[in-house]
Amino acid sequence: MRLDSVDLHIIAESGQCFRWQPIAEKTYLIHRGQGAACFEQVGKTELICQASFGPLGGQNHEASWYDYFHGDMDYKALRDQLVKEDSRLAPIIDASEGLRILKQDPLEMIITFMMSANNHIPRIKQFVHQLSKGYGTPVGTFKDHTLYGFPTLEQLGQMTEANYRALGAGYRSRYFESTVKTLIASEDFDQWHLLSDEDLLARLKGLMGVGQKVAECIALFGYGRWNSFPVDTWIKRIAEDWLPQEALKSEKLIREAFYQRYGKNRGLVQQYFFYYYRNLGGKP
DNA sequence: GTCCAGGTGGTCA
DNA sequence: TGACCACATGGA
Repeated sequence: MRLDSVDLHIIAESGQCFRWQPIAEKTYLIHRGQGAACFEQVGKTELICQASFGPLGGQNHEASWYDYFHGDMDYKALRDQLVKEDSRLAPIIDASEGLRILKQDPLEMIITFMMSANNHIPRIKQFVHQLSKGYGTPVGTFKDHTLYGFPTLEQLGQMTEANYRALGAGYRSRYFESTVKTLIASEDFDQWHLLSDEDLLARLKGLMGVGQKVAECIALFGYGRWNSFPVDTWIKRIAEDWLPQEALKSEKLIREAFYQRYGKNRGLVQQYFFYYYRNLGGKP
């Protein structure tokens, strides 16, 4: 698969995916909803698919994984446009070349980012791995690794609050049980991708354990809504150096200021910020 | 022991 | 609405 620019390591460390596992140099085992694959990066633009499993393992798997990586996006044009909007972004964007936003499974994003609230990334990864291993369906094996699909809504519906607690979900356990029930009862959950940005966020925020920030993460990574701009602890810190003093008074003001500052692809800016400051130790 | 983590729900003014 | 606070858990 050829992409205009891709760096698997940067994507893996960008805090959007929690079921990527490095198994060799520039090679990752990638779980995605009910599917999984092994990709090796060659150069800066090519991914070799060593194996593909699950519903995506059939004849259309290439197109489906291409879609997962938003292969149709012209990142050079996106980066140029963002620097044009704000030249101060240039060094941050340059340092993150190969970062891409993934199009992930909505249900997996809901559960994963509910778990992310007031939590550490390594613990989030551990939780989703154990959840998939314990309650998902095995989809194949690759080099001694058994691959698991993320639990379906039906499988999650079989779980109790105690099951989540045993996986280390802590006080969030009752939120999971509640939200899964809500989704099962909603009947139109599989149509949410058709909703307007505003309606989608409203539906997401109606779920127990999903507030503004988590809803925007789900919209960005699960529904391809690149105009989302999740304000987390990192963005709050970064804001101190990027926004005027009067915009720092509340989370709401910070979000509104960034919304105004950047356009329809502000979600990508947010990812560049997150990666640059968290992983490269960039000082705001 | 204390602080923190890709925050949210509940309460009270 | 907005300002607090409690919340499970485990690593630094």
